[in-house]
Amino acid sequence: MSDRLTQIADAAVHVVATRGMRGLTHRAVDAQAGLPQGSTSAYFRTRKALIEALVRRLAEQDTAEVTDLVDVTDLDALAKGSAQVLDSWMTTGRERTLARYACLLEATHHPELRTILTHGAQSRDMARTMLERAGVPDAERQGRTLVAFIDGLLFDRLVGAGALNAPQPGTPESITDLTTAIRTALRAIFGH
Amino acid sequence: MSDRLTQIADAAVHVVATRGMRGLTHRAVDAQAGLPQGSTSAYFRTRKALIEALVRRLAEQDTAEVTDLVDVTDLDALAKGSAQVLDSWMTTGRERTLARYACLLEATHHPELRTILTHGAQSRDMARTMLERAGVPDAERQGRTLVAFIDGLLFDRLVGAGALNAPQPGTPESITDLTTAIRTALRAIFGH
DNA sequence: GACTCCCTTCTACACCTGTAGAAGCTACTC
DNA sequence: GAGTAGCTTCTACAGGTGTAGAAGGGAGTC
Repeated sequence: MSDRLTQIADAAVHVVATRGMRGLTHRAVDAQAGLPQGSTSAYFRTRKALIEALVRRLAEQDTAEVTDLVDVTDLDALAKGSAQVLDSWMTTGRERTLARYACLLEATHHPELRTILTHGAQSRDMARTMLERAGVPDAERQGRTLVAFIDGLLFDRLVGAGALNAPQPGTPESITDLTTAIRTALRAIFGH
Repeated sequence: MSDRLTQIADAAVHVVATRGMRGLTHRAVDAQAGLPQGSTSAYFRTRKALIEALVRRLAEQDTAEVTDLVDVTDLDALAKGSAQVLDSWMTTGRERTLARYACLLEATHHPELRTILTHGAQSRDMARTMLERAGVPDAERQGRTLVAFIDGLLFDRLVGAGALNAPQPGTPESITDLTTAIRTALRAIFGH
């Protein structure tokens, strides 16, 4: 992806995160990217193309973020590591996460955006692998359940009621809080 | 709420669910409600007022849906009951659920919509009560975690990857699938 | 230098949206 | 029947938005 294109896609992510899908207009992206009016429109003639670029950008950044928390023997460490990742998605990665949720919702009525549904495929694969190694039966399904649980935590903290109740993301308290919650989820699946 | 107002609010819910927040325009709601152009605009002069009405309507219908699944002694039954509720939110209540997600996301950058964050307050209260009765320590927080997990399942199935993988909502398979997943969550919290 | 190609910027325009106010209608009061 | 209050429908309009195409500019080739 050329520089300009990435620049525009990133600006689009920012716009969607801060103003919602409704705020995503060619001119808003121009302004956000600090480019002259018409630039976004020139690169992505249609709005659909712009959204697709944005979705691709999100997916791209996702896969770039490869984590390796695969030590099944120490579930406490695993919980802590996951909590840190989750917390980063609520702080430095906040906009990306919000934009992703917006796109996921959009994909509900725009099937061509379904690529974004591969989001978390990595996490799911990792979960499955771990569970298999640990000899948990029905690892595939259990892995998906685990990821759904943990995603539920993220959604709650970021856009749900947890945004009011839970500790401020980025703080040690937040990490601790997330760690215990994730540890609970792991206990559910692994049984200990 | 008068008839017309409810009619408009309901149409607005449908529009948001099917076309997203971006599709929510006065005229679209008119069309959806089968009312002459200008009606929605007359009742809700500003778009903000319309959204607020829509959020209120969602909250209203939520509280109308009082469930009583409070038999802590039988976690299997509890799981099954919850699964049925969850499944109904993905079938008959699908649009409402989607509209709620859209509004939650909107509330992220529009604090005045935060009322919607009280969504699930009932579920959380119920969870807390149950956990207290069962003698689980830190019932408040654990309850919130439990609800976040279960909401995660819902989100996954409805707008996440589960929309592709999980069994078709409304089928017995879906209920079974949800039941085991919820049972897992309960096991995590209750320890058995 | 003239030409060409490609990237970038500008301009145009039909259509959509939010919002306001005027006009019309209905039912009820005197 | 005249009047009136309140709901409902229509119309207007300023601005925003999606999209297309024209204009500009700068590097590379002959």
